[in-house]
Amino acid sequence: MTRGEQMQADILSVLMAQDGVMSAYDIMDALKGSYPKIAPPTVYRALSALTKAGQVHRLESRNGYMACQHDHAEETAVLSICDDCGAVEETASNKILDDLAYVAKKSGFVPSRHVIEMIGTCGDCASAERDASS
Amino acid sequence: MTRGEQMQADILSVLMAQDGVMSAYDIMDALKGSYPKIAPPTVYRALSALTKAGQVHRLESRNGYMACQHDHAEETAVLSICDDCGAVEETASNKILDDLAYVAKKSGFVPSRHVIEMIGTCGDCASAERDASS
DNA sequence: TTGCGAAACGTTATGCTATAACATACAGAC
DNA sequence: GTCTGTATGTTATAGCATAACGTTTCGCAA
Ligand SMILES: [Zn+2]
Ligand SMILES: [Zn+2]
Ligand SMILES: [Zn+2]
Ligand SMILES: [Zn+2]
Repeated sequence: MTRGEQMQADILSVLMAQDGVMSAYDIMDALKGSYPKIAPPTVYRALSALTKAGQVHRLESRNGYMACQHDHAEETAVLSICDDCGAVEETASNKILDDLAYVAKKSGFVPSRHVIEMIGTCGDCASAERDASS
Repeated sequence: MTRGEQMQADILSVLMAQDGVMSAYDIMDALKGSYPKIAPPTVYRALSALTKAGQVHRLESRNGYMACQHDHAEETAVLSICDDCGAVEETASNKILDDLAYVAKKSGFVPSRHVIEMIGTCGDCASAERDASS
């Protein structure tokens, strides 16, 4: 395992130990134990590699990162982000990909990457709210 | 027209005079003529109101803003962002909204906002590239 | 017309996110 | 052991966004 792979594996395990979103600086703090001198560029470089490899997703609406939950082959996932608890659920949807491909084709757009995020309240928090207000 | 509406109208016209994405600081610079003492909070407050009203869209993958091209009733749009020229095309797609609603329903997620962005090369830039390489 | 109060703007300061540019250290090939 | 490419460390800075509080504006009511 090269140095690069080691750093990426460490970051991935930090992310997997967390249910929700982490910022790059959160990750950096979590790595301060094993890498006392770690600095932002190192984290961003590793995140960039992990993201390109599909093992980590960047949440554009949050400037945050999460471990992929799926080993999915397609690059694209639907990310449902809970505003209350921060949990993220990842869903694959070929239907949406097809629809987007159709939209792109109509105007000659050639997509290289998709961002599909839903922001709202997860099922758990939604039912907790219902219970509280009943 | 109240002060707030004036500021929002000015920001909107700055955005509409631009084909592509602008950062909040770009907008602020463009307003320095009419508002010499303008500062970030003012711009962000107005952008927040405009975004809520659906007249401006925030491009999450770019930390940027654009004027809505559609007067669309639905809150949600598909934004196709060209990496080469910065142009953004806005498309409405009820099909995608339905698909997302289905995804959400399956897990009890209650969405309040959607982010749907395609990053890639627009039709114009794509054909320009083809011409150049032929 | 004057005074009040809400809303919006200005000011100051700061925090978070991300990258540029260059130096150093590491690991594997030879 | 040296060479060499790659990754990390270091320093600095750019870019995005908001907190907290003071000041201005302006409609409205007395
Ligand atoms: Zn995934
Ligand atoms: Zn939740
Ligand atoms: Zn729109
Ligand atoms: Zn283009």
